[in-house]
Amino acid sequence: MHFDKPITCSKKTVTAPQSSTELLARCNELAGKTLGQIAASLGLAVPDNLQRHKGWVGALFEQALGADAGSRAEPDFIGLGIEMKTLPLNKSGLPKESTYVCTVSMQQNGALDWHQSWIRRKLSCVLWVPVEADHSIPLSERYVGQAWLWQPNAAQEAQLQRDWEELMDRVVLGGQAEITAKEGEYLQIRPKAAHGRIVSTGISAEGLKDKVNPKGFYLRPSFTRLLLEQG
DNA sequence: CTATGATCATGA
DNA sequence: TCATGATCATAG
Repeated sequence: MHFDKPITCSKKTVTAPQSSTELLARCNELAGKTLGQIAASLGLAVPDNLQRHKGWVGALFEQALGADAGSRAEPDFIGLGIEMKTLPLNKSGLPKESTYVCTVSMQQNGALDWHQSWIRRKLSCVLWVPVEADHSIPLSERYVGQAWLWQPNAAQEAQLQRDWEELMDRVVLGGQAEITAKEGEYLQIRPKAAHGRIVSTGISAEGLKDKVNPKGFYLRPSFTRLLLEQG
């Protein structure tokens, strides 16, 4: 008789990168691989589809690259101040979906300062990881592209600031419930909740008021497309 | 509920 | 076809 070696899939852990150079080097190794290959190297199973695993690709890369923020309200790579976003690409190689940035802050009665805003911080340094997302390609066979580090240039930040200030003005004046995704050139506000019955505290013209469906800031595909062409 | 990670599903 | 509005999973 002998004892079999453990057959449990050992989940591998990746330590946090110590520099942006190290992080980009890891991205270079992932570029050209499939999601299935990356998952296998980590001992992870690939779901049949993303219908009930919508954040799976993002979580896969957090683990593969050694993101250390967990679910904390911090950039994915805390020490480096870098936020990571996967960028789903359609059949034509262009961004397929909008990119969620953060929740629209409730109870912001005071001064609205873009330079102190949460969204500006989150977008100050982003690692974009392009991934095939055409649903005709099985999830495990989708290829990863070359990731790149982005910091908004003056023009890009000015555009984002304009959108943000216009939208936040309305939020603070009590118009959050009426804001639709049609507003904003590059930044938009859309529902962000488990379902439509979720409510949180919003702002009325007089002050605080509840019963509003939570909303979040998203970057339109037209914006991330520009970054893709630039990067 | 709020934060993290996003994609789904349907109407225009 | 594509954007808007709706929804899914998980941690704390």
